[in-house]
Amino acid sequence: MKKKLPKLIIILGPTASGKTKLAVALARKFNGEIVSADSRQVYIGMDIGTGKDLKEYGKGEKRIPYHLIDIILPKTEFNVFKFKKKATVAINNITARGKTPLVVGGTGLYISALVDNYQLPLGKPDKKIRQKLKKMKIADKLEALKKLDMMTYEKIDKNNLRRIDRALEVCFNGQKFSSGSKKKPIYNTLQIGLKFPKNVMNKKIDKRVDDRLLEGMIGEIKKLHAQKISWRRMESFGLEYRFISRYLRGKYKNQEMINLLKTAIHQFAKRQMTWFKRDTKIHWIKNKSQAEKLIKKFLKK
RNA sequence: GGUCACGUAGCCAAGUGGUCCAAGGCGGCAGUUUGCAAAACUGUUAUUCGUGGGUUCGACUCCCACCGUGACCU
Repeated sequence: MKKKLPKLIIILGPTASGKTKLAVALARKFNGEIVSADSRQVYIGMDIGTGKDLKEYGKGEKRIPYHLIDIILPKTEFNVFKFKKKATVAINNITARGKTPLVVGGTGLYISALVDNYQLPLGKPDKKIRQKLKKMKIADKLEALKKLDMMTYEKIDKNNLRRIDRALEVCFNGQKFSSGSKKKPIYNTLQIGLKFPKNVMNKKIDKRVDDRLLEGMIGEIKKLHAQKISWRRMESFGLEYRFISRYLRGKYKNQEMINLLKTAIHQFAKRQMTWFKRDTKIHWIKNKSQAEKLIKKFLKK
């Protein structure tokens, strides 16, 4: 006896592929609400640089409700764990209201956490442990990991300090990092992917950078900095914030910054595709009507 | 027209007679990915040093010619 799982539609794709526009149109058609799966759009005050496109959701009665956008202040840390928790709540509420949840975004890890129902190892980021890790040598870290969690030791990138540190953090907390797993899915998901040939993709990205610059992206970042967000923190909010903050500090000339930013986003889009490529369950579509057909069929089942 | 300098991968660039059958960086390509993920990390990318000749046991490295680029001079 298999219980019927709640249905979840996911719209994913690299940056600038038009996910929001498509998702809003689909939400209109299928009585849906949108849950953003984007690690940056959660932040209040970062609109242009994160591409929130809030106008796209419509106004008044026609407005499509969205979730996980503008939910925290820039000083607050966000991560997959929080995402999974909040997204699950949002999705369940939408379903309870008799509406269709549409998860939309380009943060592959977040989407996988939902689709594959990641069981994240316990042990949240711990200041004390991180202090301790800061003082340890890499060789000692690897030695410790070998003792505490052989499985992870064998698998882990030996040069990726960030990953090694997290794994050890979990281990020092008394759990094995390798205990994380994919549990049985809790949603019946339909994943729809948007993609374009690379040269087309890159042109879209370039255009979007130019548009955002005209929309006042630099001003947005100046304003954030005026609100006491350090340059260091600013760099962590994504490519636009990183390159523009460096430009504002005189590290790059204007055109140089624009070129570097565009290239960095091209590379990012490629990384996104590398992530998505692994999931063979994604239906890659060419246009809206293909998406509509897939959803119609999916919702009927 | 003359003088000088330079010409190493898609780009930048080290190397000035023998572990150079050519360092490094960027870009490209491929990939990893379970509490920072627009992050962090990995692999890969020149049978060859502008072209042709010469010197030498041996040349990217020295000599000559040619082509190209730049600067200066007339």
